[in-house]
Amino acid sequence: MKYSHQTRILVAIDCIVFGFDGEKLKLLLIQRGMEPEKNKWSLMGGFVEPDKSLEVAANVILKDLTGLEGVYLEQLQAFGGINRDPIERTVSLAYFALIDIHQYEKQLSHEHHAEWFETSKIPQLIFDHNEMVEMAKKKLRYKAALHPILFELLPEKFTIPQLQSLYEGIYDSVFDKRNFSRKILSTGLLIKQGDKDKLNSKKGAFYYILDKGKYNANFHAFLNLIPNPDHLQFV
Amino acid sequence: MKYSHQTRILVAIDCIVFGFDGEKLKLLLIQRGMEPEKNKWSLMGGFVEPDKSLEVAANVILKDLTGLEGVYLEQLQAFGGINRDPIERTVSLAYFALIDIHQYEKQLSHEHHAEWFETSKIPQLIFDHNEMVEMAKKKLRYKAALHPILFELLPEKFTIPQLQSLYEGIYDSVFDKRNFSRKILSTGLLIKQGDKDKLNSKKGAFYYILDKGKYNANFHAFLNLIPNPDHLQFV
DNA sequence: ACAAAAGTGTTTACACTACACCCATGT
DNA sequence: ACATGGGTGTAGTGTAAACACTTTTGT
Repeated sequence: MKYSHQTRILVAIDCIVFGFDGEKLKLLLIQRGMEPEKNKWSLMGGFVEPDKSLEVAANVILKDLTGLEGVYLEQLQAFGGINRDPIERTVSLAYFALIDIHQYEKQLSHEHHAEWFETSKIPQLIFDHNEMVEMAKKKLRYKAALHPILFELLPEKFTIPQLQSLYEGIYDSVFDKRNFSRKILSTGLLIKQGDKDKLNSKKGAFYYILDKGKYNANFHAFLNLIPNPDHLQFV
Repeated sequence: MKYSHQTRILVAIDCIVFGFDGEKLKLLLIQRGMEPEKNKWSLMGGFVEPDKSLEVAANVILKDLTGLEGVYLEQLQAFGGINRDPIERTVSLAYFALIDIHQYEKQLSHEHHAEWFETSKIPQLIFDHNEMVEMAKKKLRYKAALHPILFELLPEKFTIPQLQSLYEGIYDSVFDKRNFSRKILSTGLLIKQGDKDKLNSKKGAFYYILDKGKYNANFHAFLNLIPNPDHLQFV
């Protein structure tokens, strides 16, 4: 039994993958493999197949096009303008992912010419993908101001100066390091390690790891992670 | 030209309509007009037609089933489990709406047996609609803690005690009225009127209206609208 | 006169900000 | 020895919470 007289529509998923390499926030793009707009830069996209839930479809598309697996993936928004794909009406569900670039460096397949772009230097993308990326950037900034989501972008062991430079990159601001470290440590989410990262300074900075239990338990609590949030542009 | 070898899928929209009648937060439901599950309680839903964008489709569906037009409507989430509709695979985009029940009382059509239910007494709904409602309630609580969204549920003129009882209903809590009124007034969003509402008390409470300009300009700023947000359960 | 809800002010604790110096180490 | 980035403390300010009494008016 089926619903008769109803029009079925193509349903696609597009993944916006943010990565951090210790220096800058970057965006993963591939060269589109099919017409139209073949070889133009594009998000990782594909169609939802009948036997796959949205979650599964999103993970499979990401895996197939980039090799990435087991990363943080969250639904962003449905995009459904009538002519967003010139070939045929397609409703696209945008997802965004957060990864530590170095950790997934080996897993990342270059079969589809996946490349990292600085988020401030994103080329023209196909369809409405630039709009999706802008929305994802805003959502990331919004969410990161309240929840400790940016840890998804860091390696297991990281230093507070690394963390701060991540926040500073995302908000394109400079924060006071004394206040920043006090605020971050006061969340109780970080566990200090005995060893230091000596790559970025002579003195070396202590490594920290995330307290996974507290992270999961407190993820939805409101934290005040950035100074003067009202002065920043989010949405 | 079309994408060949791809499966097209039914795309539906389901609208979660919250309303406030001055006393309680309520949810609008209708009795489903078609098989399967005919006559069971359901959200307002329909299929996305090929010539309608998602925004348009959501508004049309809401209008057709309830008569409501021009209300606050926001995309919530895509639901895409394989068997969420037993008849045929359907991806549903959930939207939620906020209205003042009295203001739309006359506009509300009862053609489809639309009825208001207290949000704490929601019957069993078809498919995954109960899950959608739960998510919408959480999102509303989350968003209302940070942004002045609840004004969408109030009439043009309202009193601070009314506003407080709305917040108290949504968070199932009791707030200190001195702190509440100070906090709300300090947002600068309210304009005091000369007249009073004398229905709910002998002394009467001054009416306020929303400063629309400031409301639109400040909507995305972070406001601290409820006490001790960290102690409340959101998500 | 009394009941019922509106309205208002103060004190206290905590959180955020601004700000400057010492520390450890590699060169 | 010096340059570089890491790490820490304090004072001042502002914001949020706890708390109780007076006002108005309908009955």
